[in-house]
Amino acid sequence: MESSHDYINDQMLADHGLRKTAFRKELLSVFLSHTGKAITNEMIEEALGDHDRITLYRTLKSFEDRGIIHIAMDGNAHARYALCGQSCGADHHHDAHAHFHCDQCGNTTCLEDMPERFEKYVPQGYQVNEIQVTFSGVCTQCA
Amino acid sequence: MESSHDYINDQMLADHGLRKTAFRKELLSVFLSHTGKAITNEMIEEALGDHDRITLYRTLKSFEDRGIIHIAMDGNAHARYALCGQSCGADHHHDAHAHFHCDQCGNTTCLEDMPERFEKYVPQGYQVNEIQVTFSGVCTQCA
DNA sequence: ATACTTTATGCAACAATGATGCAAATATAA
DNA sequence: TTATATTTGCATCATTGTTGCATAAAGTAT
Repeated sequence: MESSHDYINDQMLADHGLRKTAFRKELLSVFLSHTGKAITNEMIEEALGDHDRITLYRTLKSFEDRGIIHIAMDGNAHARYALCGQSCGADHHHDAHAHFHCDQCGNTTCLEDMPERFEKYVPQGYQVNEIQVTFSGVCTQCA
Repeated sequence: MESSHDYINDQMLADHGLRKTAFRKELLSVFLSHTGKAITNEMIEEALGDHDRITLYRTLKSFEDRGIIHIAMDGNAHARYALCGQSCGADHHHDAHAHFHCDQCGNTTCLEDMPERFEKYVPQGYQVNEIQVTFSGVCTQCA
């Protein structure tokens, strides 16, 4: 099961201190083919074909721990997963993740280029480590 | 099972077009005794004592539909619920919900007074209906 | 390449949560 | 108070999150 992402896969796994296994490469390929989108567990399972549910669950967790992916919310309490930007690592995720969820088509898009730092709006005394911003509404294509 | 919240309860349920049942009043009391906090399903169940799981689940949903509560994320894909401000109704929730989740004590606090409208940062063409902002880190008391 | 150590996988089993159908109970309106 | 519509509580099932453990595979040293 060779893929065009193989080199990138190996590199990414190595960079984040994870062993290169067949399953991880496949999962990473799924994410790479959805760059800029936050995808649901369901979408991942469909893309993977035959696979073990628990392994997926654990691999998602290790990807998150190592800073390869991050969790995004679609505004409906359902988790989605998306590739992290360059600056995420094992010790800390990039501090601001912004996403747009379209209530019509159901797509969740990453808005990587949020220009503002939001933490300045938090009351004094709070130490902000991470920020999740989720907009929902209607996307360009559906409007 | 009388409570000091009874009057407020009745009023709120009426305002949002819901029948006044014992269960709804109890649930509303739980929320009223946690004003400013976003609470988990678990916390609610504990506060309620003996109750039916499905009824709770459905009541939470109707509260959300009618704009009494809103869902908040704690940054870990676990849903939390919190009382809405005045401006929420059946057709639309108040458009910006900001919360702070403390990774140490686990509390999720509502930050109702966010001074900024964030939707201006969304790329052209997107129609924003709702915004969820979740900060996580360490709160004042834990720091 | 081989043997060894560590990590990952796949399976069983279970817990927690989300969801639906339906009869009995309750709230509201007439 | 009676009639109507909604809500509750229960049974039941689906989906998702979690752990333990034996086997398999990846990395490492010989």
